[in-house]
Amino acid sequence: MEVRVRYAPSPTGLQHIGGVRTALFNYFFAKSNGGKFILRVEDTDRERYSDESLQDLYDTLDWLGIKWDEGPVVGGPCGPYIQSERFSIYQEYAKKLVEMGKAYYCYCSAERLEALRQKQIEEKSPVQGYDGHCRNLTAEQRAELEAQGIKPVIRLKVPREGSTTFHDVLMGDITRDNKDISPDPVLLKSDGFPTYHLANVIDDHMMGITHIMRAQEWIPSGPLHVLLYQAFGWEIPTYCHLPMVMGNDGHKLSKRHGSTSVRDFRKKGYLPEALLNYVSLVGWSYDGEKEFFSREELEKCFSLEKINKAPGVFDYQKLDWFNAQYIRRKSDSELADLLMPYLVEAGLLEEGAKDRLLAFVPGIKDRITLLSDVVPMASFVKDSGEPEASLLIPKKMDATGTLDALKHVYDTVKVGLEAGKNDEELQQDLMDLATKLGIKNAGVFNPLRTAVTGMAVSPPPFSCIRLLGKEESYRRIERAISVLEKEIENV
RNA sequence: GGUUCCAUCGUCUAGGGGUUAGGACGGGAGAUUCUCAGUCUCUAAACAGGGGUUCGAUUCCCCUUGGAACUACCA
Repeated sequence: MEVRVRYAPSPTGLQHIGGVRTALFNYFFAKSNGGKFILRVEDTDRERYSDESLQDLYDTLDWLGIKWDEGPVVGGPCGPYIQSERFSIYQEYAKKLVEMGKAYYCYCSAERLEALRQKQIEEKSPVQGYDGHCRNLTAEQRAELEAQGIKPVIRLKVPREGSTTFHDVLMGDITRDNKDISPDPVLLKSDGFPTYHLANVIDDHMMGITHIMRAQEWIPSGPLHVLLYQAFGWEIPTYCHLPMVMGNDGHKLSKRHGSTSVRDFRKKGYLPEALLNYVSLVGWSYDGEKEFFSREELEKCFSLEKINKAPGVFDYQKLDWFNAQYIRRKSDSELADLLMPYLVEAGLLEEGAKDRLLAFVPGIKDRITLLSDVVPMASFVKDSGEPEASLLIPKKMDATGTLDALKHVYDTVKVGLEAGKNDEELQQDLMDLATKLGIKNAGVFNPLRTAVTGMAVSPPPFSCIRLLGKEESYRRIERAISVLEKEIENV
């Protein structure tokens, strides 16, 4: 039988790490089994729905390179794949359940329900949830309530006796006494839209979903869903509840732990391959040794058996490490293209200046963890004015010695640059110069660095000169020389 | 409160009746270097506790403890 799995998010917020992890595991499971990955939009909560969230869903999956076989935009044989467009289907099936005597209309007000809940919490009642108030309404009572214009909801009749068991690939059998299952949950809301439970079960069945892979937070509603499948007389899919993704305090990952939306990570300059690689390793491993996986590799080697049962803490530091690793694997040209938008946005570079950026890239490739790290490193492009003499003079050197060194450096650099030498050759020239002058390498490199960038810490001087351009670099070195000359005069 | 799930270094994990319990991030030390990074080498660091089963348990079973999730006309 063909494997058919789905990722079924609700567009009520930006895609976050936890959701993406679920999407990835479903996708990789489908691909590694030659099955289909289906995307379904569960937009039955009209209160919290937003177009932005829906767009963010598409953008996120695109960015990660995850293509869905069936779903919105691409269509498929089981459409529509957006639940709000399946409105009438849920109505029909909910009514069918009522006709079969497995569900009933409920007219209770939100106020009554709220009061009930408060009371249960205060009393620390072992039973929490609906009290079945409308379970046995007579036709007359119903007619009267209808006449008052009350829009009813439809609730499932959950058996009070017995227990319900479902099998989970990872967890084994999970059993719950029926009395502990959410008592008579709402299936169809008063606005006519289904709740998650109803829509989810109907769609998974109608779309031929074979495996339900979702986070462990859904375990408690497993028995309820099984009850629903049984009520309809449908086959129960295979369950696989994924370990949750936690923050460093051991609680479900959320905004208070830091960025969690993929959009944030993307904006900060994380690479999709790094995020995908790292997220795939939270709750899953291959052999405990190999840890670099491309999307294509994961599409082949992902397997359910290697999923961990215990929840995993999302480690921002390890993600950073992965990102730095992936940045280093980029070609200079690719990286330059990736970096350009950050520099343009910061007003440090013009769109067309890729050549200059390309020459700067080798100097920063090993120094950045996030793409956005390039901004502070290239900030010297904006002239911060005449540098302080003290900044120009290296430790254990004086103004006179520094001036002498910088003049020689200037000549050497200018000659080399005009002769078209590369960074390695220029570097060698300066090292030779230091030897000739009888000073340490730092004595030539540091004055050059501070003269050109105005910073004590910077990428290699020649990389900076490439980014800045020859003429501006010469101007800054000349300026530094005059600063030193003035300094000597004043003493 | 009730229900369910979970438990190997700080973190992600490998392993599995007999191992020096392996790897990675992070930490520490050293080397390299023009600053900062990076890179390389070395290093500290774990089977939650108690009972069983067994010749032998970190591994299998039970209990305890700890943690988490759920408990909506949200998903």
